[in-house]
Amino acid sequence: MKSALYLYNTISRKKEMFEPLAPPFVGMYVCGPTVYSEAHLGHARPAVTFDLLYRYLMHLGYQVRYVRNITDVGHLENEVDDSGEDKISRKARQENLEPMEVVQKYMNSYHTAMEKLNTLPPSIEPRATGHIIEQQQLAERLISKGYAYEVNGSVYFDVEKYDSMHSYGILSGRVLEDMRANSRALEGQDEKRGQFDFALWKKASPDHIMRWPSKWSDGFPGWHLECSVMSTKYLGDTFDIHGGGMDLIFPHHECEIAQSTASQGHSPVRYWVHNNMVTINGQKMARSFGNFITLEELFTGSHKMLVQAYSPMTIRFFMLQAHYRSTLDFSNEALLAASLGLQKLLTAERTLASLKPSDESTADIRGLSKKCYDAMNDDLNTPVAIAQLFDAVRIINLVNDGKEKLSAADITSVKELFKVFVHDLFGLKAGESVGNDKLAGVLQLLLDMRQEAKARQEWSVSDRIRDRLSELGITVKDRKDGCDWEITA
RNA sequence: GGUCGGUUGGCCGAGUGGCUAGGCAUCGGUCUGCAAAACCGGGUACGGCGGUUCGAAUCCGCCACCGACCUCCA
Repeated sequence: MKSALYLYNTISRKKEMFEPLAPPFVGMYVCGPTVYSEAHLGHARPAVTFDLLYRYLMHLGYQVRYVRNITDVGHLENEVDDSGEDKISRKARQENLEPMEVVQKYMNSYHTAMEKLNTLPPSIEPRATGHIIEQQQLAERLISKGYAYEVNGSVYFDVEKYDSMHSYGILSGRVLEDMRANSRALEGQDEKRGQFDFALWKKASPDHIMRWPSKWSDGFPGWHLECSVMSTKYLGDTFDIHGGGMDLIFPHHECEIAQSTASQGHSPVRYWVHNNMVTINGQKMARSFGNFITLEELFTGSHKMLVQAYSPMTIRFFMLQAHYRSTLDFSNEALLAASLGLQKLLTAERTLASLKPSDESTADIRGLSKKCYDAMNDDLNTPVAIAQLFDAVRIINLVNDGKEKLSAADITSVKELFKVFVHDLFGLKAGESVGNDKLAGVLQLLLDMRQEAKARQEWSVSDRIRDRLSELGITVKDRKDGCDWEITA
């Protein structure tokens, strides 16, 4: 272990030293997407955040089981609406598809986007539909323990009862009594005993497509059950880390705690870790605001709010430049800044590879690595770690200019620093190289001819080559000794 | 209304009771046939009003504003 990692635990509201239950093993469960539409910007934040945590834990030497679910039973679109249609069913009806076709389509979209963002695949990616039986079993267990009741073929969790025995709201800081005082009673029929009770099993209306048989009714599992079931099934009754977006704290994670505590006497989770939300031009991203951007639109620049495309690595770097518990505001200006910053970082790494060692060092690069680790250990403070990397960038460039010197040993340790932080932990990789060697060869030929033209002072020829390549999205970069090129579009 | 979080320089975004965050932009310079690229360097900051303190942007109080959650949501 390098040193102690501190993580902010939502339930204690403090940074706590991370100590796994059974080292060297670590169990981490993260709430994944409901697959009823294209993967969007909001999906990227937790994916990148917990990918970072996953990578860091492994780097520290832990053996991590990373479980991230796919919710493929659509949560109810509108609980009050008695039609009880869920998101996936609705989408299936609208697009005239099987629900599982909808699920497959958007799951593929999610996976593709995640791969582009260079997030490592989880160890297990369980799906709600694959755990219907276990969910029924948990519902049954909660009934037998007196924490749940059946009405008209549906099963509800009795929040009042639970609150009288334990305490409902410990994660989100809510008090049931206050909630009662501050919310109007919902109008109309409700088969629930208490207004805060939530469904464990829901009877399907006749036209509801996704349904499974059960002792209570043909229906489908409730909102929060799948995560309780799948996390403990694969990670045990008590596991180390449960992650997800902050918007899931209430009611989703609160209900998970209630279900598990009611069924097994204690919460299964030791550290609750939540990432903050993404905003766009200062506004929450929501369909109703018209600022809803899918990851594919971002990567291709096809959304009307985007002035250009932003590469997956730019998105990733942009997210890492902010702390995961801060809201992160997307704008063209901010993304462009991130993209240029990333380019600078990666360019310096190429410079580093060709640096000439000196007998001694005049620049101090020791300490940078420790500062990076310190930052990571302080609740994954990636922006501070990145600032250290830019310090290294400045030194690399100064050495390259002959204004500072680095010994061979120091150069090696800077290389190691970049390898560990830029690549292994931050998961950043250099942009696409040329698809194949032939193109590289052709380019080299063109650039050689341009150099010769320049030597003969035939500027019209050399400029023409440069301009035509530029139109093709290839930027020619003249250097003191020869020239370099980069695919920029 | 309730709960929680935030307000940092042109933009994004860290952080600490006294010591330059960093990136982008801008300005100056190096380089260059020109341009771009690349590199170096400089400046501008901590919402308002009180308080604690030798000293606060950092702690406390009040006010203003913004956001998240309270319904599905990453």
